[in-house]
Amino acid sequence: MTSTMGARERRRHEVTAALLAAARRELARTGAAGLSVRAVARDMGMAPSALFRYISGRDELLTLLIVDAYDDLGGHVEDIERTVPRADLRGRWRAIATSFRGWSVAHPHEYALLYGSPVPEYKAPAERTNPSGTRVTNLLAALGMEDPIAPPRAAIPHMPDADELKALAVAADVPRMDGERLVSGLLAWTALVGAVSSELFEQLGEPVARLDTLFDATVALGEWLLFGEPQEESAGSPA
Amino acid sequence: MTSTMGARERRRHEVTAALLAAARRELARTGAAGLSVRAVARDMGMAPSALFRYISGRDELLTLLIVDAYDDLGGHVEDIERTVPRADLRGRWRAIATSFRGWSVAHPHEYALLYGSPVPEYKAPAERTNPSGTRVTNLLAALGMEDPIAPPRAAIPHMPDADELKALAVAADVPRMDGERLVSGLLAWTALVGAVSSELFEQLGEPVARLDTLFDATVALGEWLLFGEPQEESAGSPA
DNA sequence: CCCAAGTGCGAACAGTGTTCTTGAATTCCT
DNA sequence: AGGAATTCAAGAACACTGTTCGCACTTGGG
Repeated sequence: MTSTMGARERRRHEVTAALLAAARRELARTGAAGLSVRAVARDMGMAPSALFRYISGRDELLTLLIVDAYDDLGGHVEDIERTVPRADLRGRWRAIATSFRGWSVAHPHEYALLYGSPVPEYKAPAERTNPSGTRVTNLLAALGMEDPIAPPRAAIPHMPDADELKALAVAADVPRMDGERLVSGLLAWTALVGAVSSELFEQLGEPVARLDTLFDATVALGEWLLFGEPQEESAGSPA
Repeated sequence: MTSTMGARERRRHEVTAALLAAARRELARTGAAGLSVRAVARDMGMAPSALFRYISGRDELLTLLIVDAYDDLGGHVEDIERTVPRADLRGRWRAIATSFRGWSVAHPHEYALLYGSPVPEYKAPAERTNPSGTRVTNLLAALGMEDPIAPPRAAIPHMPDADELKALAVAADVPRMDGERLVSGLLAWTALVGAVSSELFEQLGEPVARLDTLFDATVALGEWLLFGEPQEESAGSPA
């Protein structure tokens, strides 16, 4: 970062970067639970004990990988979401959802690390993972903040009443959003995570080709949850 | 099983049962990734090598635990679902969803084993896990087969059209169910899994008290997906 | 120039899954 | 009943893991 950097310091940055790169390779190969410090050391041609000059242990390596994966995912989704015109709220949602799924199927082990079972004996430090971990949900929140549209969805019977939703809203740290909008966003989000998890973790016995249309249905459901019935606009083919 | 069982055979059954019990304890304590054959052996006062007379290795131990957990969960949900009158389809769905969540929060490590990230280097043999793993989804499928109600849900815009849903239906091995019903059930199911996973794996920063109302919303969404608007019946308090 | 800091390495410890051998206990057969 | 065959539990061993420690060595700053 600083332009004046001693050779020593620069080398340290290089080694740190190589370490993280090797760890990423190892994670993509064997997954989080099978991640081995010694394998990382082998991959970069160093003794295992040498790595402990750069990381405090396996836990910090996991933390590094988590924020790295969160940032990779967040950047990917942000890049694609930025593509669609700001006024097209439904398109922005679809871009978020599909790019989220796209990154996930391309990086299944990273997805499992972020949204799958937590690694036992390890608790991610929230102060380090939070900024990167909320990037994609922040996109969703920004979508929910947009004023013009977003009709509330009272069409669903047996929904928790307005008071409870209000309590949900104040509990969350999104004070400017009312309960109906917040619960819509949360439902769309958890449905999205559930669809991707079910697909990647292979809880569905169906052939893969049909998973696409099932995911399309999930996206449509989320869109309806967020924005309701479309209001008399162009009805082109949504492909 | 057979009434005439030699002492040797009986002892083998006892040891096998004790082994599975110890493995369950260990799983509940440390989770699947932290499960240790040696710890199980210690717990039952045996040498680690002795266990290999009863299991072929760590993988079979995992398989045993998986079908055991699936059966425990399936039995729990079935028992509660049986409670509500058969004609009350919406109540049956709600019973399935809430009991599914109830078991999951009571057995987080088992839930992670079943619906979380798959253990690396391990692939569950479908012929052994399938019968137990489909018990709760079978309950859902039975709900979808019921004739009287179940209006299709074309209200959601941008849904995949009928042809694609038909293809989804014939791809699944549920031939008697049409595409609309099948996709409704699948959406309700993946949304349910997503809600429970997000809650248990702590992807939501909200306080725990509000998770209840968020889950209520998920249940309501699933109910609407499966059965649509209620048709002029008793409007008692749904608590 | 020289000393202190930073760096890499090898050995070592405790733990893991798994295999093999060895010896004892039990069952089976005649 | 006695000998043979099978089953069982245990111990030692191997290859692997995360981690610590002490020892050498390079390097940068006063």
